[in-house]
Amino acid sequence: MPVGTSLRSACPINALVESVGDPWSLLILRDVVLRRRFRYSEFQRSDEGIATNILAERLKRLVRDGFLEKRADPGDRRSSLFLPTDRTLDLIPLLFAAMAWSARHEPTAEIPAGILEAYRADPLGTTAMLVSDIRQIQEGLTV
Amino acid sequence: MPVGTSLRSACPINALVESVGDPWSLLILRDVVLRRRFRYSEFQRSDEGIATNILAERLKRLVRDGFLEKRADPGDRRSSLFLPTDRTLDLIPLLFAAMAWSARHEPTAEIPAGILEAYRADPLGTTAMLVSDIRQIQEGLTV
DNA sequence: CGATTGACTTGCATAATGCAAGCTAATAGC
DNA sequence: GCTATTAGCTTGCATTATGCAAGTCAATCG
Repeated sequence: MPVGTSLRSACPINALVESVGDPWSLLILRDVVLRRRFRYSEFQRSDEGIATNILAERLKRLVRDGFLEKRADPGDRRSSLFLPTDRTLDLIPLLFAAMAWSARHEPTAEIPAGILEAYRADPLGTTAMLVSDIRQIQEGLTV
Repeated sequence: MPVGTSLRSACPINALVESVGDPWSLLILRDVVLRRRFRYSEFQRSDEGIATNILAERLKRLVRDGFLEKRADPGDRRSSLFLPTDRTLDLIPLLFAAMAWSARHEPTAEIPAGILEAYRADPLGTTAMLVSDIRQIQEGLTV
């Protein structure tokens, strides 16, 4: 949520809903965290088919609200990188909770092989691995 | 989602977003699971202030999509009870992940005392306790 | 140097949400 | 048993969000 805006309530679950509870924000953050996609064109390619105007607006909001940082792409000056902040990386447990729920209750959902089991066996370790992985890619991209 | 409706993608995170990713569904389920509220009027009283038409429509959808079961309230024939199915109870880990995220990243969020610590110390046990608690209340209400 | 790509913006149609009022059956108070 | 209140809605309308198609513009590719 924007810094000066008040939430509908003090409830922590409501806070999350108001932050990333629209139909697209969480999917963009999923792309960033679980698929290592950092560019506008990469988000656009995801299966859900986000409209370009919505994507642009949502990226602005996610930057404004501290979920993403926008940086120049050193490899292509037309492009920018949208890199995750801690605010986003701390959503990893929630993303896995969502995956676990769908694995049980949405028979049509395709669960990426292995990752959910790895998380179940060692949540903190798997999270730490994902984070360090992303940090490493970031270093490679921003040098 | 409605039974015959296809999802935007096969992604499990998208499946959850399409099921309860609107601004209200998850808050209603929070009321049911964490606050033991089962009635229309109780949902209406929550701080977020849901509009009556939205609440009615959302309850219908949550029943249709298998999150809630509607039963007669034995104590008052005007009233109905909206009771959680397993589909809803299995959202407990996600609700706690949301609470934990807000506890860290939303300073204005008020975290209910003790429950998050209890969940951190023993997730499965705390979940089981919540579930058996709700089941017990249900028995008391539906006898 | 012309064609393509990346990252948008603009305009407009449709859908979702929000607000206020009203309505009906059941219950509570007297 | 008559009246007021409550529970659970529905309806109408304004506002906001989302979706779709097209267009812009600078950087890059061939």
